[in-house]
Amino acid sequence: MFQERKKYFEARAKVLKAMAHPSRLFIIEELEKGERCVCELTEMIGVDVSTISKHLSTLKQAGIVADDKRGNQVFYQLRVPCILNFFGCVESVLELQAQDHAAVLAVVGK
Amino acid sequence: MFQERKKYFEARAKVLKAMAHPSRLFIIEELEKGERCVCELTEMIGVDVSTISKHLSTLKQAGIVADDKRGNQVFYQLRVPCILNFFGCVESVLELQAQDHAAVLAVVGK
DNA sequence: TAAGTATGTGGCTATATTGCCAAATACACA
DNA sequence: TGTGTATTTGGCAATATAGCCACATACTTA
Repeated sequence: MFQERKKYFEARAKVLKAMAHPSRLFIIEELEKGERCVCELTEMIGVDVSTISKHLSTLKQAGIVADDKRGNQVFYQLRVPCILNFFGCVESVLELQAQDHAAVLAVVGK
Repeated sequence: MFQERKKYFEARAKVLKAMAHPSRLFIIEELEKGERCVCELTEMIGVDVSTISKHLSTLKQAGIVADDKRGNQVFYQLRVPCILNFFGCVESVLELQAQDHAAVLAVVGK
């Protein structure tokens, strides 16, 4: 039931896992607007360049972004535009969470 | 640029992280068909019940599933139907990966 | 070639995740 | 109440992840 399709689920999980980090989500959202070099992303996120480089490597390995070396710098771009659609759904989950939270507060009488 | 919206990205990442596991993806796909009890999912996946229970707890905490205790057993169901759409996109990523792989093999001359 | 800038990699520590077992809890039914 | 079934929780060991620093590499330009 699961074992036969295990490989499939592992492959899908790997892609989702690559997205499941705040900085990497930011990178994805930023790349939707257009390509960005490592230095730009580093500047925007505000952590060590090496950390950003590793995040980009993770995204690249998952097939989500592609890199293009031009001169001194490396530009990254989204390979999969549909990634956009993800956010709408994640948003619905977050809205439900907010509703739950509100409901709890109501019960507590706050 | 990132710091101001950090909370947003963290919340989104949490939802994606909850999905980013082979067994949990299987559970989601299975729940699309209808509610399932813990024992059914355990049977299908083939790992310890306690492990499945924790996976379900993860999904519940992320707001992805809801539980309904009836008699002896607990039934889980999807709260967010749109989760379906995710898979289509993840699939495109995997297809690109496959193309890459084929391209590499072609270069190597296999 | 030398110096400077942009990226990537190796290594380390702190922290998180996974999955098992054992034990606790909840419910059904005799 | 006692027994069996379903589920959750606590604890543990193995493994993975994140982010920093230091260093290596690649390219540009003087």
